[in-house]
Amino acid sequence: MTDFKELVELARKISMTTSRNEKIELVSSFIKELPEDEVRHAVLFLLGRTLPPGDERHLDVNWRALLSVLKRMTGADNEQLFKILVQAVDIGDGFKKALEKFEPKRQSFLFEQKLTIKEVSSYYNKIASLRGAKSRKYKEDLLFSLFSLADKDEAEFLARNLTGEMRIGLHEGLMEEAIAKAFQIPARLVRRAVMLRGDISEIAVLAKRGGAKALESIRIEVFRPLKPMLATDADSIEEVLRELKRASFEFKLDGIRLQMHAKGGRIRAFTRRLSDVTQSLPDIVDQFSEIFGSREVVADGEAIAIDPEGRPLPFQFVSRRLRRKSDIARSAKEIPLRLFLFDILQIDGKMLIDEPYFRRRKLLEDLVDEEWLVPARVCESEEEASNFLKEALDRGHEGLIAKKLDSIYTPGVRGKNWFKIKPVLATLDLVIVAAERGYGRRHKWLSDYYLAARDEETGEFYVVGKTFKGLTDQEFELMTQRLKELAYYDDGHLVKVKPSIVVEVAFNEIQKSPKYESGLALRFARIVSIREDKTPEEAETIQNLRRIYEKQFLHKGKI
DNA sequence: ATTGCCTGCCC
DNA sequence: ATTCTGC
DNA sequence: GCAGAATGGGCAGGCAAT
Repeated sequence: MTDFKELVELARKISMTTSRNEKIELVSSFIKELPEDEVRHAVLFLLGRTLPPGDERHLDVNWRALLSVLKRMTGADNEQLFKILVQAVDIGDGFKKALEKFEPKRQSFLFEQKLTIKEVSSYYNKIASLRGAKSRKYKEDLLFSLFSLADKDEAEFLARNLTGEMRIGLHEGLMEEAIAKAFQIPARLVRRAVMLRGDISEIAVLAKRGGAKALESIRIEVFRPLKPMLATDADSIEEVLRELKRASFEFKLDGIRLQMHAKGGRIRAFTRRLSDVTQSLPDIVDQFSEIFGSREVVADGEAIAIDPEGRPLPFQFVSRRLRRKSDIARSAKEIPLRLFLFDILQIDGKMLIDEPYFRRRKLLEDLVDEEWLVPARVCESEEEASNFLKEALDRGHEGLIAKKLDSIYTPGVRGKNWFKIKPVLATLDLVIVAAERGYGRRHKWLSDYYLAARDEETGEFYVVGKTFKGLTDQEFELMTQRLKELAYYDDGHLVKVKPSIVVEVAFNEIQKSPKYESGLALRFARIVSIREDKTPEEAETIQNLRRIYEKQFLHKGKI
């Protein structure tokens, strides 16, 4: 049984060095010595996770729950804790500082106990298993008792772990190398195994138990999802063609990425983060069954909502279908989804991810009726591809994905084989009316800005979104100073300012907002420039935003 | 029974 | 999701 | 060039408070 303290100490050492090799060495020598049944937890914890992927439960513990435990331990009131936390760099730092400042109350135990790795895991398990009335309270009771067993450093680690914010500069890539080193396995073999399984903690155990041999025998298993392959952003078709010369361009649909698995008549649907959403999507299951019957297959695609004319509905609608547990049938009728496939990873036991894209696509076209496929076209001229992009946009889709014809399917990798191309939309000049203090590396700045549009009738400003994106560190520094001068309210976290600074904001879509008084919200807002030349009176009006919102339905469906 | 808050997870 | 930054 | 950090809107579910 390894003390939890040792893992905490390891994390401290990892965070102290910026050398990747040193980090790898530290982790590798640690997990090499660890008993087999502790390896999995150690790997998960170091990566900021609690339960292994595939465990459909979750802790339901985050900031708020931690705060209430901290309150219980310190006896401090909200104001005192707020003061400490608002000045802290992050939650781990805040926890540590609060525990240093107030002598913490602890649950007393019959016997002197030391926290072990397994024990922490068992606490997480218990917390994840609690459901029903008063479960929140019981979860907090368990957290209280867990934190009672922890010293300040362990508490800091736990707080970071529970919020998934380890900040020790150890990512999965380094962990793979550490596993490789610890058990003397080629790193590419470890990487490959992680790709096929989508769970590094399981690979660590297999590596320890069976070495290279165990990893070599790993295959795609139906009903165990792989991480989906991802696309890199591209600015233009030209940029993509310069890189690839010739590529397959596919419509980029604005829906939900689904990895479909089927075998023996059973069908499952997994999301991008590998959660099983089959229950809420009976129509998608029916479609997949229609497409493949009872064949064994793993395929990749996107589900979107469509109106009776076949036009795509805004993402907001699709989103209503996901994870729904009540009224599934009614909801499926109101917002019918449709599956569009674009890749096939396995069929009848034959793994296809190492086949080049064009072969996988060809196979898919041979197997599946065109109506189920994402439209695709191979282009080598900019004109050709631009026309295809225009067609995608005219039909209400988001843009294109360009794919290298001879590329293999690399699960979980965002590489230079797939590119996403989204058109640049007109920007809006909006006014900053408030800001929030940042967190972590931005904790000294005001880094999250409330963006408002003017009502041309009343002259009032209405918030239509927030953003923290687009400024450089240097600009944050300057903006923070300017905003502080304009402040008329400051509680240490939220700062309200006189409307004065105008920023040019890019966005992808205007959505209906249940949250903002304006009734509208920007999707993916980011600042592209600071409009020193504009006054708030010259900023965008809420009336115009409404017009833009309506215009979106020229191409998109409505229900 | 309704509303509000938190969490996790889609994008 | 998007952006900037550090390695 | 890649991964991580910081954080957006909005959805459903599930519990707590009213």
